[in-house]
Amino acid sequence: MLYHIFKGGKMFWSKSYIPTEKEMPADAIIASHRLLLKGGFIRQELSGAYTYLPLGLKTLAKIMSIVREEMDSTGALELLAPSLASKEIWQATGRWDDFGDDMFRFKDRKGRDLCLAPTHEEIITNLAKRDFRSYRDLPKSLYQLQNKFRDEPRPRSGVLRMRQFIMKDSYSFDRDEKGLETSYNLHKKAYKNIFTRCGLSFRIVSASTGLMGGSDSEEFMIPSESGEDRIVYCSNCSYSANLEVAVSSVGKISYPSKPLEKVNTPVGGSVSEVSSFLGYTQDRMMKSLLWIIDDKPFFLLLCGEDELSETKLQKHLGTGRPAHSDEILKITGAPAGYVGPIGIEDVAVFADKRLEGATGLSTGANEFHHHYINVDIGRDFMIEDFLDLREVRKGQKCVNCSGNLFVENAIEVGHIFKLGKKYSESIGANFTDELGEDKPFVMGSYGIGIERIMASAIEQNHDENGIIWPVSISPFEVVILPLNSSNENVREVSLSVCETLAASSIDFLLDDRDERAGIKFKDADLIGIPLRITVGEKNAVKGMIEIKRRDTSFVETIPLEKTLEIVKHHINELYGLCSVN
RNA sequence: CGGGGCGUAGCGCAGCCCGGUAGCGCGCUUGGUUCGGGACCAAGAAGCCGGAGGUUCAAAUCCUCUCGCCCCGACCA
Repeated sequence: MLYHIFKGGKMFWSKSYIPTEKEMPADAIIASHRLLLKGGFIRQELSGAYTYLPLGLKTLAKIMSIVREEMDSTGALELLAPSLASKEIWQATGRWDDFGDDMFRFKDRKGRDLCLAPTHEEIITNLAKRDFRSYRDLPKSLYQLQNKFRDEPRPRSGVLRMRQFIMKDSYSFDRDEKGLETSYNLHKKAYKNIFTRCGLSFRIVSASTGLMGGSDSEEFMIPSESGEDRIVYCSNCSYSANLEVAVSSVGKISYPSKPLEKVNTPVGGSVSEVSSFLGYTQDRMMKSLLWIIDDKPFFLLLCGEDELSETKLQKHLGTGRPAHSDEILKITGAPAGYVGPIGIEDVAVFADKRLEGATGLSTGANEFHHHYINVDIGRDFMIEDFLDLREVRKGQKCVNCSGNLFVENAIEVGHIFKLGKKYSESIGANFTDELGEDKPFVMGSYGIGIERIMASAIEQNHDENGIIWPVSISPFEVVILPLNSSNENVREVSLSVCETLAASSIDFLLDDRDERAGIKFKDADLIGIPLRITVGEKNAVKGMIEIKRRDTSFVETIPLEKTLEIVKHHINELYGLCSVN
């Protein structure tokens, strides 16, 4: 009521809905989750589903507006498809089954099978099938900002892994691979712009295509301890990849070649226990894993210091599982830890490429407390094939330049795919070329997790006091704190500041609550508005105000007349920090 | 799906082992003093102790079953 001159009340704290908490919410672990809850941006509704309160929604709206600007500038066209989808359209591509329990399914009142769309390739491709008939209609890129639904086995980390979330997804339709290349690169450039403008530091890594299929894909990753993915990058060159697909180069394993010998190893069967008993380094141990794939047993051999990459295994041999202890005993005659491929018939053996030509190793002898030593690959047992099966580890060498590889956690905020004809062919989405022939569209698919941008920005920009928003996605650019609204000078000066900022379309929030200064300062820090203007009694009398930067804590006291000039200076500088150029 | 933890006032928690009819801090309401970094005093309001069943004279507390939430792992554009 103090500043009734401004209509709508959008910028008045007292009239808004910003339920900040004094104590840290118990269930939240990671910074973004804690601060979004504590700052009154979000409230949980269900496991994996949140309500976005005014501050949260405003942040998301700013992110989505950046996304729209960049997508539009590539020539992509926005549309909005339904979340409801029929079983039939998903069966055409086989994904009604492939998605499994991750898809929310139900029946309508007539008993028809429906789902909540976890993604929209099928639906959008079906549109293209209907409406894009000629090569003259191409290329086209369609995008939407949409709620997606996935019944995640374990929603977690606040808004990082949800069951309902907002995704910007786009789909490109081209007449050939060359066109796809262009569409793909347009998206890649737009994505770089989007994440830069959102104030994020990111890496682009090559990735696994997973359920989407297609030939190539790249992920946009935000390095963060809270990330669920791990990425590998070279310290020397531009090589970077998701750990799931990353490769490395390692030296040959070569120890003196001697006659095979069985030795007693009366210790636990782990690589570290046996190697230290034998006085071997761990790379001299050959790890023999017994897996069951399609009901058949396989030996998978790795260097003792390496771990199996299940993603790579799946790509080569299909989905499998480690053998249970009773199966191990039945097949090898020994318990886990003492097994190996030597002397075992009828079990296919695949080895990691690192073991190619390796000599002088030790592995299990299929007898409790016994191992072979002086094992030579290729001499003592047969190998079906050498495959890339190991997970890259920090310190290994880059395959391109021999630089050192590093591994770090990261949040996946974007993923771009070259799909090719997978969807167009199975759905029968064709166009007619100049020769009058029907051809399937060559497609790409491109996703961005909107809430993940919000969370990543916080993970990368916060301190013990709260969020430090990049100005481009902050719910407000400026927060104004009149410290004592009952004081005439404070009111007049604050009002004047509001009028000045409003006239220049600067996005501000006025903390007009009847609260003590300490509470206002704490809350302003918590919700992370980049620029704070404080109007205190002593300064107000002199016609002065105080400006403070949230990021650097830089403070200056300036005369009221210079408000616009100084505010604009700081805001420009802040936008400069997340500017494309 | 395996392992662990938690559901008690709006929020954060204690009480549970050893049953006896519910408590602390913050917040909220009213009054007063304060007023530039989460003030102080006084007086209040507020909880079918997640749900169902059982044991008992008596259950927040013991037993069984359920539902929900979080964390680790598995899984996952």
